[in-house]
Amino acid sequence: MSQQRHGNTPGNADGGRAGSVTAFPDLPEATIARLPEYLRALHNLGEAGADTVSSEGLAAAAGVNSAKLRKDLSHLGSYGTRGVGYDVALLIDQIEYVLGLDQRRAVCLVGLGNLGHALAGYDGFASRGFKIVALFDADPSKVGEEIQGLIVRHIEELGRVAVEENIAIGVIATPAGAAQAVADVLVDAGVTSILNFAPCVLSVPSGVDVRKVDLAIELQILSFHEHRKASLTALPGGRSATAAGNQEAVGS
Amino acid sequence: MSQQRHGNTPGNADGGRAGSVTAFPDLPEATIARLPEYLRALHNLGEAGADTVSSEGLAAAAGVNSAKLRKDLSHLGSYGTRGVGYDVALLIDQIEYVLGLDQRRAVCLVGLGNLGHALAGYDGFASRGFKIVALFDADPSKVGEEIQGLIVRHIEELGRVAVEENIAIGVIATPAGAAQAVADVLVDAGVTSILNFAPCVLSVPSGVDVRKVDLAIELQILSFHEHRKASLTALPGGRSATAAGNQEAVGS
DNA sequence: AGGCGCTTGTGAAGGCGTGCACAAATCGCG
DNA sequence: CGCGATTTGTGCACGCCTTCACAAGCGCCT
Repeated sequence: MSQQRHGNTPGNADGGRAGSVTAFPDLPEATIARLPEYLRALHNLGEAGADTVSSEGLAAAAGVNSAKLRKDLSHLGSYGTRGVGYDVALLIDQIEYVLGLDQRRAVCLVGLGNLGHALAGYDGFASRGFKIVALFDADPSKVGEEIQGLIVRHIEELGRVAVEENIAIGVIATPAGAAQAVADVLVDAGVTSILNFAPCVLSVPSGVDVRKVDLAIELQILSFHEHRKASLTALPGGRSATAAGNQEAVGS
Repeated sequence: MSQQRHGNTPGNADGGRAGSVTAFPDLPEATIARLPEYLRALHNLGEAGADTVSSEGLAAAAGVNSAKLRKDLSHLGSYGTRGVGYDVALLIDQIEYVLGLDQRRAVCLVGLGNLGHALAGYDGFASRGFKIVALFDADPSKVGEEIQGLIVRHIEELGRVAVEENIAIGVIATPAGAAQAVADVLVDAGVTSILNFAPCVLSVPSGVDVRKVDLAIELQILSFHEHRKASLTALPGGRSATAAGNQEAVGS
């Protein structure tokens, strides 16, 4: 990781960030993971008619600490006004730019089982900067099926289509046994980002990013906390009748 | 502070850790989030016929560093044998116990749109310690529908059913606008763990755990990396991505 | 015009997690 | 029985992230 810190003077903070900004100030990974949440909160606020929002208000809407939010945003530059807050529209533009959402990204989806069908129909993708442009499956009985206006193609076509449609992001929703082979095909086709829903570890060349979502793992983590809570309430005499005292949003 | 390793000597490791173990050594959150991954890898290894596995081997199967794996496991106690490795079956039992998976947990699912249908049919839940015992929706046209052998009930029945079936975990797969109301109903019904697929922040009383899975956010994070990679390759520096193969997983 | 209240941006401190490197422990073999 | 090979368990140092607290900056009101 020889990531060179390159001087991010707040000087360029004004509106003119048209294409000239070379690379990115290396944002902390933790910050990047929160930017989408801020973005969603900002869109909500914007639709509610807010022109500006304070760090406190935005932090509440995004479910984080306000100091953390300010520090996160400060990494992008100075887009707030002291004494006033942040301009909602401006901040939306800035975050969308940083996340690369100003260009609608083409996504392909591999595996149209139960989950794949749901993902193909999930309108949260389209409404937040992504467009599913192709569906693939290895099962001949599924090929040809029309889902949400797209025809399911055989996975052998993936390489050709990926190039034609300039697909950079692939979503894997196959069973675990097929996932690695699919990943290999995706990588060969030039895909450099993969979202993996299959419960397995993918091996990919460096330069390819993989994010994994495992629904069962999330439940197992909750199960642990259930287990812990149960063993705690069993011990002290006072079975905490109602913990509903203080409202605290327990974020992830 | 006084992180006293509580005398969980390897002697009783086999069967004799019935419910009497007081509480849990407070495992680091990061460790907890990885335990399910270890568990999955162990099951794979076990089915492949392995009796024991080294930290190196298990780490590779789980996609993590071996030192990290050893430290994680050391938090549970000493369940390995130096010079040999870890007993697969024993470690499976131990992790399942810690995660509270020795008892099959009852889960209810609220919201049977596109995603809800997929979740209801996802066999990864049943195969990994969970059982969906009830489905709810607010839409009368969906109530009565049979999915995977379960009848969709109206959400007003949630309170009664949750108590009857002893449901501790609820999954929210509704639109964002309905999620908070559903969460309130779940909490009132005694549910203390919530897995939220709706793109919004939930406010719940302390003592209730919420984990959030937002599919679009995952894509947006990938989009950022795409954006960054694109702006790097545009530079004449010609450093072709040397980043080590990194497998990022959702969490925190 | 000047002061006052509000909010951002940030230096500093502390905590948490990671990875290295090695001592301790166990097994197999001569 | 002792020795070497192997692997676990862990002390330690380092870096990242979070949180606090406050100076700097901005707008509004008088």
